[in-house]
Amino acid sequence: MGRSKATLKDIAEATGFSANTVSLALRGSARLPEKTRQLILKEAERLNYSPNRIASSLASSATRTIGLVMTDILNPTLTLAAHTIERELAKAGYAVMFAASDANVDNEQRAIQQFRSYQVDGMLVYPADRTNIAHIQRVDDSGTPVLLLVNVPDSGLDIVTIDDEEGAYRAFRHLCHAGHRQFAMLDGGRALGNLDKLNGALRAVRELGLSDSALAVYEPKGHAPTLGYQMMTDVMQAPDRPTAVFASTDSLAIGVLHWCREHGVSVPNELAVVGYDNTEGAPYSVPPLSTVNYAADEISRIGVERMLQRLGGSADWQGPQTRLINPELVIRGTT
Amino acid sequence: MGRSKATLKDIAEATGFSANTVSLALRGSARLPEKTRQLILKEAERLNYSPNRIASSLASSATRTIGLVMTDILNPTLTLAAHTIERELAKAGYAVMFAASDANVDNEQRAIQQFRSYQVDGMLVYPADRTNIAHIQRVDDSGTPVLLLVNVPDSGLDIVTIDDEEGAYRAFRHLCHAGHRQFAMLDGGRALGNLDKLNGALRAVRELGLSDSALAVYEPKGHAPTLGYQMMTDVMQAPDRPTAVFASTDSLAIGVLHWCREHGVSVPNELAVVGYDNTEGAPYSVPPLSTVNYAADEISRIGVERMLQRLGGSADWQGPQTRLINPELVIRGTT
DNA sequence: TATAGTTGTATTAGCGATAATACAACTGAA
DNA sequence: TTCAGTTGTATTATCGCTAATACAACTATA
Repeated sequence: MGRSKATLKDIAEATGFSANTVSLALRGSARLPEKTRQLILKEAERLNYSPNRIASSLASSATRTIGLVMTDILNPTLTLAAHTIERELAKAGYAVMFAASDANVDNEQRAIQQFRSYQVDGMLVYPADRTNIAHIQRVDDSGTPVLLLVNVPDSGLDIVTIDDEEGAYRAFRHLCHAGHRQFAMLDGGRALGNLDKLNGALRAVRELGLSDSALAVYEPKGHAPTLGYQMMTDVMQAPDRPTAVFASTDSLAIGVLHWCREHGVSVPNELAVVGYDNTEGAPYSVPPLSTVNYAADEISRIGVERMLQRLGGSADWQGPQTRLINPELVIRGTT
Repeated sequence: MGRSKATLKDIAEATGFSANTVSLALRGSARLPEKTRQLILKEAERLNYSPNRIASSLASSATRTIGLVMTDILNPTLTLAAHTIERELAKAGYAVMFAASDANVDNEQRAIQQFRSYQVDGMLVYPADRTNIAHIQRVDDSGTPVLLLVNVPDSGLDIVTIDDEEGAYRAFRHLCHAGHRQFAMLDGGRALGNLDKLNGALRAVRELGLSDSALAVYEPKGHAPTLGYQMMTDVMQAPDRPTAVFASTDSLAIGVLHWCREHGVSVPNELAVVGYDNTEGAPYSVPPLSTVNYAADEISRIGVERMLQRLGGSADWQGPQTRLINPELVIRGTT
């Protein structure tokens, strides 16, 4: 053991071929006869050869690596997306580098800079702040394809994401049909320029002929259950106490349910609750959480597919497009 | 835009210095006067220069990249570990590449091979199967430092992990003190060579003077709540129906609690339940889950620290060590 | 003032692969 | 037969950077 790593040159010397021939053999060139290839392959195996992708990348100026910038890996929905993205890209022979911005633009910029310096072939990004994406656009402009996994209209970038406006709309329409007329919305994403859910909510409320004041909006700083829990004291002390609350993530909703349990507020009778994301735990909350299904696996798959098309120079990729997936409402026991 | 990337040479030409001088300036060499450095730095900025780490890695034969192999990114505990590891390594200027083996040795081998080819400076790994780690040991032998985040005695590798034997012991001791005498254990890790929790459980049971048959062991294939739920029909139909169940992850325990709720089994009166991991959701289950705290952040921090010591050639790293962190029992409402 | 050390910068040689080109030895069609 | 085309392999030139070495011009010391 302890022997230093074998290189193409080592195989070349051992077999008598040139380094280039060895390289060709390992990459399966059609110009080499089967016999030669086998001979080289065998020697490579014997030497426990592992190709040096660093050298290969430098020479070919392609790393077959994609950078994924997320706001928060701990969010189960994003974790699922990351997982699916990794699997899908691996199938195509691409590796993934991850970075978390924690919804902070400086961190995001640093991560992107790092990816640039690692020469990733492309980037998938959940932007930290939709109103501040110039630095992301610059990456795409400078020749590294970028795909956004969040909807930023007129960004000029390729987009694949869930239609959050529609998702929130469906949730609120559902609440409206159930007779609710006074709503609270816990939305941590609003401060970061994500107005889709708010707009969807307002659309539903207005369709009912209600004024916007029927919807009170609260902004927890994050998605942890604790934040949902804490916010509830404000929510329930409001002069127009709501009969339904919409939380922008399931985690927040879990905190809301916990508050209700502790304060003897019966769900869904006294208060209806709807979450967002449909995470693994949603069916197991008490009562089981009604929520909007965020099809992370689906957008991941489509997003990766588009990125690969673009990287492969496929004719199917015809410039930046916005692809919005309609989310479904999952009705369980909290409404 | 669209201009191709600036290189050291471009800066050299623009400033009149040699490429090497530019490289030195950017890396902050002490031999260059401040004036020269500033001049070069300014030009680099003007050209929007981004160092090519691929080229740098090739020349310096160090990538400042660490590979992290996990069994399952979707497991919240591992997600937290991944997150902490990324943060800690980033502080030291290292990037992380992730891979998930899904507890499958072939996948693991493929991931390791990929990391090898990316020339990572070191690897952190949650092995897929503790009884099958020869390929991991080979990596360390061949000169790439490996640190295990799981306890594999006599592996000859550096190890930092939670003492699962002690964790399970504490959970069972707690149950024993509460008067329980017949136990069920749901443990998905056993098939993969993880006997620590089982041993801890048996130690507690034996201390009480009970025979091993007081503990019935079940093996769900994974950690999803559904699996815990499904397994409960078997558990509760056993001739010696248990009064306490220990689940090897909180997720399984959540499924167990759901089963109890649906089948009118009162927790903790009729059945006590203990989970493992203390995930974010544990305090919000109904009843709030008693569980063993898996200090993912702590082992991540220590693990990274040791890896960095080793990579830096620090005298503090004195050969492979096994560092076991004692987990704490968190008693909530299910016991 | 001779000698040695320091300072600021340049030159040269890789790192391990790929890409482009070259070319000898065949093969086949005109 | 002849010339073009194929086949199998070698040569050479990068890729963008770092590391080792070189060296002229100073500065300090004896």
